[in-house]
Amino acid sequence: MHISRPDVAADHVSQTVPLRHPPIGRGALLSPGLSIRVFAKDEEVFAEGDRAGCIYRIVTGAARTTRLLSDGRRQITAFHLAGDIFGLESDPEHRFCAESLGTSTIGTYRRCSLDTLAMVDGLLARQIMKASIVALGRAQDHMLLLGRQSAIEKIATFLLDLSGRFPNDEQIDLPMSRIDIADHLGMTIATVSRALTLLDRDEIIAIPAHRRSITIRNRAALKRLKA
Amino acid sequence: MHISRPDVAADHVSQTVPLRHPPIGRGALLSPGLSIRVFAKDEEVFAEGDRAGCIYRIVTGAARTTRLLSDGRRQITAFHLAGDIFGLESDPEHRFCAESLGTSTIGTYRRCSLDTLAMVDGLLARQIMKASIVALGRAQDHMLLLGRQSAIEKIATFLLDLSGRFPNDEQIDLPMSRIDIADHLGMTIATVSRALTLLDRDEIIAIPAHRRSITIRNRAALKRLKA
DNA sequence: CGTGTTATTGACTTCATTCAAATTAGGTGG
DNA sequence: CCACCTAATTTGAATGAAGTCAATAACACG
Repeated sequence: MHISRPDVAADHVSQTVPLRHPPIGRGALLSPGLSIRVFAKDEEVFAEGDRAGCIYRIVTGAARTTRLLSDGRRQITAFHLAGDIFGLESDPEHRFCAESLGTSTIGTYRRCSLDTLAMVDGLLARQIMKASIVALGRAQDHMLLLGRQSAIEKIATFLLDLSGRFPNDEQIDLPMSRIDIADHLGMTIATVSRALTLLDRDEIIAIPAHRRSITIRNRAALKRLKA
Repeated sequence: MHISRPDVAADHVSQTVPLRHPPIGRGALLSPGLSIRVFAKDEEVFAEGDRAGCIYRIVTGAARTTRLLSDGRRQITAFHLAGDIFGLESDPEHRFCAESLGTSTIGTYRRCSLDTLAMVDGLLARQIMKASIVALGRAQDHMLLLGRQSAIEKIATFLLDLSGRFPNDEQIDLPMSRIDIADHLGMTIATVSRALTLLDRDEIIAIPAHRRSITIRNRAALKRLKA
């Protein structure tokens, strides 16, 4: 079984920016106790073992949350895009880590211990509840993918899912590397690459030269593959 | 890829029993709007597409929640044992189904729409919040298992996990069939059986004649295998 | 225009699956 | 109590999908 963990290049220094005005649009919710920070590519938002108690929200960019096996095998349990909330934990310590995918800005809401949450702020509590239940539903879908779908089906499902979460439907600008995709879908980069090449050859998707975006050319065919 | 869905034998009629006195012990929580029902083996607690809005709690026995692919491939996203809460949904309709494993008694809490929850009852809301976050953590662990562990590691992890959730630590009375185990761990019954046989031969576990319970003989070895 | 990183592709291997048969357990009726 | 039946589980042999290892190709960046 393979080991894949990209070396974390946390060389860029990130800044903490106290928030004056609540963010605009979807970000306008969840205001009390917020601070926004810029994270560099692959920088840790929080690590396994860190004290939990904050929750995080992507303002711009994207992040991954990761579970690790002792020998380094990695499962990316979710990718988080703009607007997504993550970081919820049942334990006082984080049992998974979160890292920024590219450069991203992420809001942090402090002092959100589970016990005090519901009392402090009804709106906040309901949003977090909603977020955790949505996350649970996604996790269940993903278990089905991991446990029961073939390589090509996994890729088809992944692309459809991502395209639904991006504003522009047919062009997907991948914020993550092939390794990240592999570790999210429970496969290897070789198999990911082969599956993408296959879809490209069958003119179901188009992969431009720089390999970091994908265009869906035949959504119906992709849905058929998804099973 | 295989298809495995046991035919549901819902021949036994189950009864709805209005609750006079709150259940004892851990079941004493979450009282308002509760009714308890007895479910027969393989009987549906709720089906995919049913209107969501109730939550459920195992009083005795066990249940499984299941996601299905269009061709019948099945992923059991979780087994629920006595005390466990399940049935939470982000959508107004259930996107997964739940079935009783053996004969079980399950409490149902009605009219629990997500929006009203937090307001109606602070204690109830916090319990549900807690349950959903615990479920999310379990789901993340399970994604790691499904995506990155080998057959023998999956079985070792599964047995350790189950033994931790049962009162008696070394003897596990399996409430589920091999098919259920396979569909939970993302493998086939043949592979499940082979892995168990292997552990039995190596004297790490003992499988008695009736095959429905397992004794852990060497917990340390099991933990080593878990990786 | 080299250099390092990321992605693709090829050849071979392996682990889990498939298909099938054998075995065992448990329930039913004589 | 035992023979029979059915369903569940185990086991065997062959296949196949994805993995491993390794080489090549394509970018991105200074």
